[in-house]
Amino acid sequence: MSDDNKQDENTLIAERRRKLAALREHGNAFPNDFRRNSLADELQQSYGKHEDEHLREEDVQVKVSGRMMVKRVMGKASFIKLQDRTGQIQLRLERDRLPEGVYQSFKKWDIGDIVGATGSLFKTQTGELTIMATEVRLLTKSLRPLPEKFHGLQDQETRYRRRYVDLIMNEESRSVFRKRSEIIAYIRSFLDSQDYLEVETPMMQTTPGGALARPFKTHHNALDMDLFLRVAPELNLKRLTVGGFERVYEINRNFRNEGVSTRHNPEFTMLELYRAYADYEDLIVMVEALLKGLSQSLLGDPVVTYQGESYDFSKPFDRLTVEDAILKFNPKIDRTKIRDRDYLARVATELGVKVDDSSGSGKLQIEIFDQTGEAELRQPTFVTQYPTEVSPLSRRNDHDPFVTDRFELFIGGREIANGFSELNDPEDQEERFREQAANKAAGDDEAMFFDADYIRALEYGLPPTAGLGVGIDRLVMLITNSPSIRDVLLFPHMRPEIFE
RNA sequence: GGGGCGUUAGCUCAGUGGUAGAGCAUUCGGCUUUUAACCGACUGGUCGAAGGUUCAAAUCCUUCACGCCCCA
Repeated sequence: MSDDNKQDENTLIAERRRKLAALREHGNAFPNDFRRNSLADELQQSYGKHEDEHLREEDVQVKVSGRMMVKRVMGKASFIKLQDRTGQIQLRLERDRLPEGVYQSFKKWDIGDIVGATGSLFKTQTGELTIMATEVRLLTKSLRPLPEKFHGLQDQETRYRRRYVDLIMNEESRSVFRKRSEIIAYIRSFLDSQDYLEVETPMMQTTPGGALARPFKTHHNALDMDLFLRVAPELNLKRLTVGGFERVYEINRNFRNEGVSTRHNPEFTMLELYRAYADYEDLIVMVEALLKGLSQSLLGDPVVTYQGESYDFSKPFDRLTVEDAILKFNPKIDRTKIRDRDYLARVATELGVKVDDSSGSGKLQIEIFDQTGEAELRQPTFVTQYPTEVSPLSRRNDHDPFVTDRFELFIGGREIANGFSELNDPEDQEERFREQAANKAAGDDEAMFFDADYIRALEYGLPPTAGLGVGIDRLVMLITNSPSIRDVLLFPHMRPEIFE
């Protein structure tokens, strides 16, 4: 026994340890020679509708295994239920149909133990498909009691910290993570069918880039150098576009050294894709098609219901420029002064936003929008024309260089996606990096680093390209109707548990 | 960082100043078609931690830890 788990030892665990010790005395307590030939749900599908009489005539012999979730002992006969990855199946154990002594041993087994069994199918009086066991074996002794059978595991903290227990007990939780996997599989097939190439680029970078965010820092001992965990794969993916991979994507983790909340985890999963010879309008069309297909495929309906609100993904989404959004949610703002720095600074201050001396009118516009507009955008809405000042990697609009050809998609008051026509003018990019580096030097932790190699790559020529990022966790929240990002992360970030 | 709520048996939860409780689980006994099986008996607690108020604290106060929600 380690010191770590001594703390929560109790009489229930001690009892099970005694049972395990007894098992060890009678041979291998952890055998690995049982092989099943059937899964619970496959049996339900194949035989669930058969009559009892018919099943007995057929004499269907099956071998199953799983975790014992139900145990009802009635003297010389018992019912148990085993849970495997597909579901549950009931077994009937009768003393006189099992080898000598097996039934007596079984009575000592506990809910939570891993069991293998052989037998033939029949149906009980109430019509439940059941296996009449002729052999049962304890395959793994479980030392820790499971939560109470009816309420399951309710405690949020324990559900996150001991996800394995949550998964054993809560089908809804298992379902969320199966759906998460299906969502990602759908996105891959959607992109693969359009000839996108999936790639992997470094998590550890000497120069972090691709987003305005504070990075995590780490250190490589052998090389004695600091490294950063990536905040985005963007610059590497565009290097690949320069290299001729005209359609690339990556679904992987980003790391941002910021607060934790219902919508933020320090590491989160992002889809980023780049498509040469396309612009942000093409991406808007693509995002609409992706979400519609995803919803239809996963939910069987293009309408997603999230926390009591409905979003119809079969219709084109609303569109609004940043400036129109600001005016819509702040009717008192003077339209003619929407790019007036001093005016915006006053408005921002009135809204309680801390105004930085270095913030220009573009940055102030975004802060006002974040403060007043974002949460109000419930129905799917593309907000477009982001200020150049806050979009250092986006292509300027041909008619209005104050803004870029960029959008963000909001659903339910949350940012789900971000896309733009890429800035492929190396001299403009160099200028923007200089501004970012100056902001960083002035104390802005979220400003970008100057990435000289990225400029060099652009100097070889990045074709006209559009790029998109989609927050996978938030998308999974929407599709699975989960209120917190922690509900869609198997192991959400938590402060360490104290083992005394 | 600020505010609100929470932390009691392995689990789910009662208990707002006067002897720590229930159901499930465990243990023992009974029961050969159960469905949160049932019947009987028993067991199980540093009431998140530390300090304080009080004759007396799970309960009131302070600080801290962890979690949840909202705000920044």
